[in-house]
Amino acid sequence: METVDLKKVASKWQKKWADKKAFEVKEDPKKPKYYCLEMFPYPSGKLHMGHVRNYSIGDAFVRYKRLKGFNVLYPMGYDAFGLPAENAAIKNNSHPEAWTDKCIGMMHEQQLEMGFSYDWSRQVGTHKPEYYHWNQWIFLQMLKKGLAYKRQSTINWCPSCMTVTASEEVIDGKCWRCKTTIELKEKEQWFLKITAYTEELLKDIDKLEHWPERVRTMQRNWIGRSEGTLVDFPIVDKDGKQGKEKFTIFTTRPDTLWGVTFVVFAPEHPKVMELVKGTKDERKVLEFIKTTTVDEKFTRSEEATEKKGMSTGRYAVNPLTGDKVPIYIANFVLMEYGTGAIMAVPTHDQRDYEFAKKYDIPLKVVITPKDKKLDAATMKEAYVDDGVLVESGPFNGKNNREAIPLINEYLKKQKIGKTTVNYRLRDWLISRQRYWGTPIPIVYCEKCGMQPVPEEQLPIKLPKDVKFDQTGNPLERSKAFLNAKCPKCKGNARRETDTMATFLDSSWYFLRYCSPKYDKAPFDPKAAAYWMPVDQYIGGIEHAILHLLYARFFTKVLRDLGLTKVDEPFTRLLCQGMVTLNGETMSKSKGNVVDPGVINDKYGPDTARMFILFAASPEAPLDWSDTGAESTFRFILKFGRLFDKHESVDGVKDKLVVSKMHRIIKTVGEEIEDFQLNNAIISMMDYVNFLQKSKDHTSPKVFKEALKASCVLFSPIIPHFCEENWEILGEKPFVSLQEWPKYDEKKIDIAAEAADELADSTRSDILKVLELAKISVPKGITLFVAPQWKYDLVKLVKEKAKETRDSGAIIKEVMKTDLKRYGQDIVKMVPKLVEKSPIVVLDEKIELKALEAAASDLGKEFDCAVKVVKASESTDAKAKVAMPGKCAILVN
RNA sequence: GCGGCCGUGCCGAAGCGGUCUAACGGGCCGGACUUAGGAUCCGGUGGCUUAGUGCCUUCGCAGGUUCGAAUCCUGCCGGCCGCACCA
Repeated sequence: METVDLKKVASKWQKKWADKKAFEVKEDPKKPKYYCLEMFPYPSGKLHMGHVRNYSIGDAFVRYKRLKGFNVLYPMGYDAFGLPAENAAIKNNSHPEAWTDKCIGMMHEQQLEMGFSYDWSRQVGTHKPEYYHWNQWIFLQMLKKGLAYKRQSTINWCPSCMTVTASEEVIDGKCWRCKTTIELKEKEQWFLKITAYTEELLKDIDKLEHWPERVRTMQRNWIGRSEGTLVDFPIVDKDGKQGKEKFTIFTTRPDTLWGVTFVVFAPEHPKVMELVKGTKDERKVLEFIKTTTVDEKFTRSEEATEKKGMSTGRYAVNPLTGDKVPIYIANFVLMEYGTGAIMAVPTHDQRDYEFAKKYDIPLKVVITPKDKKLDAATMKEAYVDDGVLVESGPFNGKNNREAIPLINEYLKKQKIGKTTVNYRLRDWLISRQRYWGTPIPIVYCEKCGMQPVPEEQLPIKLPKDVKFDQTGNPLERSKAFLNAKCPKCKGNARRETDTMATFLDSSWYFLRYCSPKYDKAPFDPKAAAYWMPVDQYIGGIEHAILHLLYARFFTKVLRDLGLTKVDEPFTRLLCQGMVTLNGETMSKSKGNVVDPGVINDKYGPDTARMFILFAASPEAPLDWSDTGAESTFRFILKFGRLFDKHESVDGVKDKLVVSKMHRIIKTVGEEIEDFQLNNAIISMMDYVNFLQKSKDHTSPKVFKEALKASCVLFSPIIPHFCEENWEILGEKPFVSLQEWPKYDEKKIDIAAEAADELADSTRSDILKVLELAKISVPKGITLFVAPQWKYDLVKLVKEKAKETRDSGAIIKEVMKTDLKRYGQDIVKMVPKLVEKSPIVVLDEKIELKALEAAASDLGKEFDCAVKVVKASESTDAKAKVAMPGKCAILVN
């Protein structure tokens, strides 16, 4: 047998698509637009299975949308800045740009080989000055609006590499590269004020109804809104009296305020120093602070870390009870959350309980269960459930939950506290002390201080004459880059050497695709108005939080700058599942990576794409299997055999083929629409197998229509081979740009088509029988129904079931007397069936004459509906097997 | 601890109230074609069976709702993922 070289077929069509610019698009107000986007890759140089899966899903969907008549924007680009390129440059003593461009070239090549239908004319690379120009521009707009600012912040500093280290690169407090212990340094850093949009970012999550629930939850958790109360605690003077000094704690449980027996500060809380200054505990406390904040900085927040603390020797006053409570510092209190100081209620918080037991701090019960009394002395753990307030002044006897608003009101009146909303979300630190990123457009003038670079001087380009043979940020060694003129006084100035975090590049790239060559703004607002929002975004779950949050933030900022009208960038989000091998994630270190290139060489891109879409639904994890790929390949060849020349014997199957075709047009469309790509493939397999079996008994004209449909329907999955077969059929290219065929609901159901005009009367026949039968098992009445009608029958019986509530048995009979059971032997079965079942579903293959004969042998005749049977029989006289009608009623 | 997800036949994986012994693919078994293998095609793949498409039993376990449950509800068991000293 002649084998088909699918790889060769693929490159043939890839070339044709490219030559004809088949997938390039422009704005067209007459057509509905569809914007489908995949998360652009970091150009590592090698496409892995995760990419292939991501793009195969997107491409199949996009091709479908295109066939459905949408003007589809489907772009691709490269998230090209970042550490790996710079590290590679250091390692090879080359330049990150050269390395990056090489990687992009390789990756692009592999994407082309997979046949993804991107509009390559819109390709972007974030490392190009034409792109990062607009990072700088956006930064300047944000600076103007106070959304970008600079402040002191702690950085991880590796004294050996002389560079800043990302926290992901700090392993156990040591530099991942040289194993030197990381130091903390205070440095001025640039921040973006994402917190200005906290409320909107949180609120709008509700609008994202087509996002996976878990992503929405993760975003909500990340923003971390919590409503609580700020309460002022006065400090007891060194001489033991309540002084004027106060501090504020944050709590979500003001109902437990009366049970406070100590308060705890974060070690780095500025108040701590003041408190212990000059006391006998000063040295001990300072030492503790150093241990927790410096030595244990990286291990401190690990779950296993022991909860440690110590008394400061000072006291605060519970503002509600006037009790003196000790002030502690402890490693588990975080300066970044709330106010950096908490109140502790050991009786009603498990962590406080453990801490109190460890340091022998007294307990006080303020909430009890309804029917029990709690004794602080004998408690074995904190009572964290709700209950009744006791020893809580004016609130005794109240339910603690219900009391919270009342207590807040009370605190407000007494001027000792107020309600507040606290968020976990912090401002976004974007400074990187690295070369391979967007330079921050700021200069520092000796006279005028910090000055933004005027917009017309943008882009500030990365200097090219930079060596990567030393550690540290090369920008600091580039004189050409460093020396600048002050835009204000024209005097000497020094350029900012920090670059922007790469997450910034990916926060608006989807807007750039709308007008990738536009040079007056980040993007053309008119183009964005046409294309945005992204209708479908596809990518890995690993970006569920940061990337998506930043992109949402940028969209809102750009909206407020008047550049776009959308509030949210991504309408629908799909997170594709992982690709595993034998259940394990593929990784270089495990050495179990399956290279898509190898599969591609062996079986061609269609096979890889189809297998990956077939083996699991898009969101489920996918286990790679070589035998699976092999059998997918064989199936594709089988599909190809449909197009071999052959002679048909007769057209007996025409009707069936047409019916099947209409059905498949409907189901495959629905399945792709729903991202059930695996099911769409199953439907196609079923269709192909069916056509293969029917080909000898289908007239050429009908069969060709069926084949044409198969090419269009299958083209989203295996586009190259469908193009090839389309050509074999003698059709003009491209199948990829055809129209998705229309289906006719009536043609799906052969019986319905055959006896269309009789439908109503048949329906009434069934009803008549059901009426006669009164839904209970009738004696002497048998209803014969064609299988296609079973659904309608079930529907009817269901309707009846609502009224009578006892039709379970009859439905069961309908189901059980299914055609499959009786097959050809139905005639023999007639006497039995009449005996047992009020309703019998007939096979298509039943010979009606025989059936009639069998019935008459029994001394029964067909009632009215016999006509129906005959009518449909006559429509297909040639058929060896008679087409059944709707129903036949046998009456005694 | 909080939040989300999932347990289906030998395996992967559909189904998400009645067309369910449960799609599709793999594997395995058998048959046809072949000198043989491969490929291709056909059939089988829960149990019992007087062999009649007859009976019974299965979708993690146990209950419940329903005329009817793999599908809905509750509880339990088992697995996965995200967040988390968050006050």
